[in-house]
Amino acid sequence: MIKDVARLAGVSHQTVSRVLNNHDSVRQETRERVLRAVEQLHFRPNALARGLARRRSGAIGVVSFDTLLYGPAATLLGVERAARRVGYGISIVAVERLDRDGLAEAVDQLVAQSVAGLVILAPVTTAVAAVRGLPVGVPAVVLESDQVDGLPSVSVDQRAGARLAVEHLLGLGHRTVWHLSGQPDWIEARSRIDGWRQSLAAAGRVAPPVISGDWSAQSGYAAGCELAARRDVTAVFCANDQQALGMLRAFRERGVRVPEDVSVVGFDDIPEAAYLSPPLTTVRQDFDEVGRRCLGQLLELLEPGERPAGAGHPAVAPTLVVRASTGPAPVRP
Amino acid sequence: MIKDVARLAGVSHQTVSRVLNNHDSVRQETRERVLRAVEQLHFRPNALARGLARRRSGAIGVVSFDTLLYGPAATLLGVERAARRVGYGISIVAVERLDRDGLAEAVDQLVAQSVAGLVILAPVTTAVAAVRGLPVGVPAVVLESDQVDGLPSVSVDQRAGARLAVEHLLGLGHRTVWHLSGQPDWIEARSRIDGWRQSLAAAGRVAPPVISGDWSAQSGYAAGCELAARRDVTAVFCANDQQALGMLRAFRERGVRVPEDVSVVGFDDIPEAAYLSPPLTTVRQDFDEVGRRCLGQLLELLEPGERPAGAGHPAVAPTLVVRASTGPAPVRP
DNA sequence: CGCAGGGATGTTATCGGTCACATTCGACGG
DNA sequence: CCGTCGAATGTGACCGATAACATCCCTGCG
Repeated sequence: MIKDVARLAGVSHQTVSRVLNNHDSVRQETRERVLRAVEQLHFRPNALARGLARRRSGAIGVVSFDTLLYGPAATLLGVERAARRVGYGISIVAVERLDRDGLAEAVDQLVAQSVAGLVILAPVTTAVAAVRGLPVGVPAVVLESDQVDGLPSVSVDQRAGARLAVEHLLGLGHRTVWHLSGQPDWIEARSRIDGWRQSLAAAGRVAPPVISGDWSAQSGYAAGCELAARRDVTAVFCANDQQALGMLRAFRERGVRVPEDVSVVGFDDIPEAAYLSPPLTTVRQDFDEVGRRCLGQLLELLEPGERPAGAGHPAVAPTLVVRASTGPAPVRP
Repeated sequence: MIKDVARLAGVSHQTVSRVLNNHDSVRQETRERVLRAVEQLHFRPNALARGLARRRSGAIGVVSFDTLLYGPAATLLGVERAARRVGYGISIVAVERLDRDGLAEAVDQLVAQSVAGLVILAPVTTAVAAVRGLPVGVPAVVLESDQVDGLPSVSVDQRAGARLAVEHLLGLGHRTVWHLSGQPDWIEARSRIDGWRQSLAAAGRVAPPVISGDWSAQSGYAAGCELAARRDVTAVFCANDQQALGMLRAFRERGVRVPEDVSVVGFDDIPEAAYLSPPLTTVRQDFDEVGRRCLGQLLELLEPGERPAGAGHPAVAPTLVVRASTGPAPVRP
């Protein structure tokens, strides 16, 4: 195929290759002639051949999680967007169980495709453990995970997010804040628990027991039913918006008013958050930014010193979005 | 690499290739010897080389839409799952604008990767038009779209879904049903409008004017504000659950009770639907099934007569999930 | 004027597999 | 006993690009 172009342009195939890869040392006029031929034949270099010869394809492999949860999905989209903008394709392998074998299998599969780099979405503890023992052999970045030695990682600063939520609530006069956590084997769930606990401790408050959820609205509802029965609960920090949604439902059903009786804060700022009843105060994560920094880090490894503006700090700062689900602590009877 | 395996097994590289591709006419004993060597060397055939030689990679290209909307995201996941199960990888290109150029670009890019087949998620009218004029040259299936001549397509039967919603509401005694549509240039939005209108017509009811939304909770809220002002509205069919969510919010804010004053039906059955206030009656779409049938159709084209059970009908039937947001029509004052 | 040096281009090997065809060998029928 | 046939395996070309090295030609300098 490249030969057709070469023939039409009256040059060797190698010269065509040079033009396609913006090699210098091609005369301007020749370059134009070649480009014209490319245009005319509607030529697209075969990605497989190119990858084979270069020993590296133009794609970045993403190991992802077989889920529709908002966070992972948004992160994935962020990575895809960022990759697209810097000229990389992405090849996704969604894994059902993020354990040792599943992850190794996924990585193998991607390496067999000669991906240039790897993005590993490792939000659960088993995945982190698996990544630790993995001989990757390809530049890789870990997302939404704990530190894995040797591998750069990018994530939203969950502790900071939790702190925003807690401090907001304490600032409103609540004596303490309850917490409905995410699925316990998720790193983010743990970090939010940590952040919540630390913030309470820093303010000298007693932390109530953690209530364990699983990210679902269902678990938020269940927790809400429990908490509604207690008179001493005035503020709850939910580990994500879906859970908050379920909790709002439980409270309404049981006649607990939000925010008059209990304040609720979520996490994520899903697009619907502003339209719940009441509109949800929540911690916003910028997943696009995560994707961008992730690719920044990866490019640093792939093409050292090429792109100008570097990766930026690997921890993305969340922000608090105050809406109507939080209010002053009720006056004690 | 394959030569290393060949050497270790004491056979020619071609024999190794035969084993890897389950060719017959390899002695059982030889096969085992080769497999042992493969195991021992932890060998993985290079996907690029294989694809290059075969002129067809082991991946299916998916042209998708740069969005986080539940429907497309769920469909994508469904396709990914189905592909994984039949041993294909998927290569996704998310397009920002699904017009002629964007689509052609995406398809080109995927074809340059020698994808075995193409799945085109073409939910908007411009995309359909673009696909029509596209010289694809690769087996392709169109998803969530209108009929495109020549290309098989798979989608949920939107009209049937709308009918379920409308008939449910009429069955509850409502005289007519209002409709908040999705973004007007989406095929699904139009089909739901059609289905809604047809069902009303079939029952001899007058269809109120369509209210145009854009799938977002925000638009549902806006529409809700409008409708809340009218005394003659007793039933609304929203084109998706997000819109319904926004509408519920608007109604609550304005003191319109659901379902006592107005019944609301959504579409999609997002996981949160059961936990809205009130729990949302909605039309459930089985996106996994869409993915499965899509891949069934595609495999039919890729490997004719190989897989046993065929594709199944290309129209997936939605189901109605009745919850608490719908009820008997209020008695007229 | 001859030669070193570097820019522009061409030639050939190579990436890691598969494909098409050649070869070997044992079994079987005439 | 020999020719034929098909199963099992090997050989070399080829997929479509890039990499490494070779070549050519023009310029500048001693």
